[in-house]
Amino acid sequence: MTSGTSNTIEIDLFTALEDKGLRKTSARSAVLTRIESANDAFTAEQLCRDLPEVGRATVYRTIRHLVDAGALCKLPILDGAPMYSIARIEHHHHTICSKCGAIGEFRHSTVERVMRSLGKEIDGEIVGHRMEIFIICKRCLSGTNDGG
Amino acid sequence: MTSGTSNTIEIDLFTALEDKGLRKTSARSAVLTRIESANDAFTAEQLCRDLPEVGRATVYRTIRHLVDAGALCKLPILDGAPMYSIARIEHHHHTICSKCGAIGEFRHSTVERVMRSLGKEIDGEIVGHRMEIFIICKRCLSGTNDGG
DNA sequence: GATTTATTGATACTTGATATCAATTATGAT
DNA sequence: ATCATAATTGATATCAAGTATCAATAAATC
Ligand SMILES: [Zn+2]
Ligand SMILES: [Zn+2]
Ligand SMILES: [Zn+2]
Ligand SMILES: [Zn+2]
Repeated sequence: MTSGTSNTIEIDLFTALEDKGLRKTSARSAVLTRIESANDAFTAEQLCRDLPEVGRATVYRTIRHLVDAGALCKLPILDGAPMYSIARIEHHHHTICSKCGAIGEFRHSTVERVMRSLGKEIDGEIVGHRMEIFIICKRCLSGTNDGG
Repeated sequence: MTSGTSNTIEIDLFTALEDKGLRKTSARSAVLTRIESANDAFTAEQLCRDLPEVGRATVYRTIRHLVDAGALCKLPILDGAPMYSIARIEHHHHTICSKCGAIGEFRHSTVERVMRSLGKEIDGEIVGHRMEIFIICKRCLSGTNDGG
């Protein structure tokens, strides 16, 4: 992705907060910049460790705002803290590497079509769904994953 | 399901522990009986509250054993403690009522066929998947849900 | 019933996350 | 630029879910 500077993306997250009527502060900027600069899913605690100059409360609050605004996906991890990733695609699902925990995104129209068709079989009114594919990622398969 | 007494089902959970070479104790019996008697998904803390005579550690340990043995499903709840339900169906997915949190189960062969066909599109080796349908359940739709 | 080994549960602790609230900072008006 | 106002911050306390410890207890086997 080379269209525009790294600022171009950053503005998306700022805009998400702006649209909620939230002020632009240096603490929030630090959080957003950190999220943008690493192009990977993360936990709240990872952000806290990476941003010791920002208070935990602010880190957690900012994440909540972004999830709330739809700018971040919150992904439940069965035996650990939830992970967050930038919501670049409107509606999508995630792959999770069972070895290293790496998160990927995918969209699949057939999946969505089937989910929509599920209404007849389900008792009640469908309001949404969630789906994760567990994989062994390429890096882990090829043994080139150092864990970093 | 009227085949057999309520004991008949209970034996399934006992067998799951037995097969793991675990002893049959009164504390474990209390936990298994509680799980069987209420035919609903539950959290670990709910069990602890319902079984004050059993230590928390034992409750948590027993649940872990059962999940381990495949006798219980552990269902991640995005903003709360995971819920557990008896795994009566081999492979299946869950419905979650967004209003009251009620958990249901379903199987759908088309869903499974599509999931299997997803391999081509996904980077890496698929080892499993998870899926939840969010609904408003009938009780909540009809307004007969008192929250109990 | 004695021996061996698994289990129990009170307690302390860990982790993830939120509540409090005085001090600070952003924003808008003058 | 200064001020007034309201939002934000972050140290701290607290909460919640869950695990580790380990002496006391209870199963299973002989
Ligand atoms: Zn991996
Ligand atoms: Zn979807
Ligand atoms: Zn409901
Ligand atoms: Zn499935």
